[in-house]
Amino acid sequence: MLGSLQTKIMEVLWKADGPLKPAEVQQALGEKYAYTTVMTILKRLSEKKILARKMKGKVYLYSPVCGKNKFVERNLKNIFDGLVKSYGETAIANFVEVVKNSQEDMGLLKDYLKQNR
Amino acid sequence: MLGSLQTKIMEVLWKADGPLKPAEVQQALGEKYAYTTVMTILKRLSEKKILARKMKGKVYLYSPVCGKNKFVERNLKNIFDGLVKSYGETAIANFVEVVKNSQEDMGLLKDYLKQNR
DNA sequence: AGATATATGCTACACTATGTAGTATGAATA
DNA sequence: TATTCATACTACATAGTGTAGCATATATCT
Repeated sequence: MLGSLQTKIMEVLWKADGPLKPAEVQQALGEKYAYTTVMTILKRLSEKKILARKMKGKVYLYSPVCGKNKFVERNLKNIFDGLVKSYGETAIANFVEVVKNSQEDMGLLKDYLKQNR
Repeated sequence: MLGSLQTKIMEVLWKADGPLKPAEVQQALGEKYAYTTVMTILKRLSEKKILARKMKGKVYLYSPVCGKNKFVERNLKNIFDGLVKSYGETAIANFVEVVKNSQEDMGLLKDYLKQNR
């Protein structure tokens, strides 16, 4: 859903204490991207309502609309919901197939299932 | 992963008895798309190794490289694997959250889990 | 104060994926 | 033989993402 650079930038914003300006985000990324590149991604993320931006003086400050957990959960639910709706039992079977590869994940799945009895 | 028209066309090919030529696919879609549109999608799917094509006389015949079940399962596993690898427990928890919405799905999940004890 | 450097936001370009169809060509038919 | 028709190639439009150029406004230095 998010591109690779978009993800990197979101990580920076999620870890930050408050709203950041583009230059701060660029710096946090290790100066590996042109300032304008960072700018563009920030603007697009705000257009998609994933970031909020407010003009402070003459600079836009960006901050996440919701925390990383919330964001990830919302996306995971969307994806899972779509897959279960589309593929039903097949989706469930293959999810178990994947989880089965790890004993630890298997344990977690069973636990979550117990809680929802 | 596949676009909407791509999906429709794959459904036609999966239901077909053998390799089809573009005109037959077009017809199966109800003549709602230009012949050339169908052609393009078929060619692209074969470039992506999802369809095989072989020249028969002067027409390309297209057929799925693998059955729908195999295809869907491979894709589901890829997606689930990526999500579990990336988000671990969070992925598992949210999958349960989604399945929880349907009593029937819940039953299926428990059954599949029992089989893998 | 005037000239130069710097930071910033807008805009533009490149690439990929997808949906859509025009066009030229070669075979079949009247 | 002339004409129609099916087909493969190519082209165009749109959307998403990564990349950066450019013009402008601010700060700095002499």
